[in-house]
Amino acid sequence: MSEITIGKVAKITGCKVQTIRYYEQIGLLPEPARSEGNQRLYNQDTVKRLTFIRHARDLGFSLQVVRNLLDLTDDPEKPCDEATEIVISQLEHIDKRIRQLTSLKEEMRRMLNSCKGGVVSDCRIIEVLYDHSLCETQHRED
Amino acid sequence: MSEITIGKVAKITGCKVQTIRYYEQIGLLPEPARSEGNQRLYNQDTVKRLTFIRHARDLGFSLQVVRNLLDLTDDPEKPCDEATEIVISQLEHIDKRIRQLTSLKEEMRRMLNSCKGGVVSDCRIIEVLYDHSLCETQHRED
DNA sequence: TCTAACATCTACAGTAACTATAGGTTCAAG
DNA sequence: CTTGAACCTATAGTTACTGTAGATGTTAGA
Repeated sequence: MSEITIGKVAKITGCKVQTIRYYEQIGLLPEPARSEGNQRLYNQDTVKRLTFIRHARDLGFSLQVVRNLLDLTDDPEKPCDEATEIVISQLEHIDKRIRQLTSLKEEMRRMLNSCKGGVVSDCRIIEVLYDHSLCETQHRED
Repeated sequence: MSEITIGKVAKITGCKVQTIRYYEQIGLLPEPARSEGNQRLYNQDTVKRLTFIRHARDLGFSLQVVRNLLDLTDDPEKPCDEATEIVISQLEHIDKRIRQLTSLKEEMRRMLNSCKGGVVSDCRIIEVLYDHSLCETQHRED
């Protein structure tokens, strides 16, 4: 017998119990069988599916994208271009975010370096926050 | 007369009109004066304060942190250590996020490289998503 | 066999930080 | 004086969960 309760599934996959119920609710997981006392009973397939979801989420894919990827796996004979495209687009997204964060980091380093201590009214950090033109990087979309 | 309507303020600061009203609602902006017809009228102070908020948000500070920073500016004689601390902690946060994203990027590059095209059932990308142990980086907290 | 502790159930509220909508009023230009 | 843009309030929706209350189910030890 390989039917396991939701708590066990949670432990195996590293998801919380509520999260599993939530995924069921939004249709990412199928409705499982129930015990006589109405408790959910899962099989190995659902564990696999949930592991997939968890992993994709860890890699930063949105639930919508996860949904698309799962749709792909439901049709194993399809060419996998679509999966490749999804990953490429995610990669671009990550790259953009890294570049953005890196320039923010620079900006904040500069803020820190220019603050010599003292009181708030003389604080370079506060001043920079009030006046974007004191920034050297373009983190604003104006 | 330097009293301007909410739409003008939105344009100047780059915030949306609803966002400005939202900031008022959560107490980040003071309740402005009103015209006879009950429309909000802002002065230069609020524009400055909103610019500050916008800029801090652009730099990735949470609204809670923005609130703390604004509290500091309300007391200009305080030493600015607190501002420095806030920026340092934000900087650490950013650093951590960059490292995390960088390792995700590596992982996804590897996924892409190992996929030779073909159908979904043979797709290395899908396989990796199903099986975390195929990953080389540790993006999971197990 | 009973009972205490723990797991599970449903349904709903809350989180961050907005964004969007509906249905109404005010304002400014022509 | 009319028309259309801008404004008003109140409320719901977004993402991806997380937390809670109050009821029921399950299981291990006395």
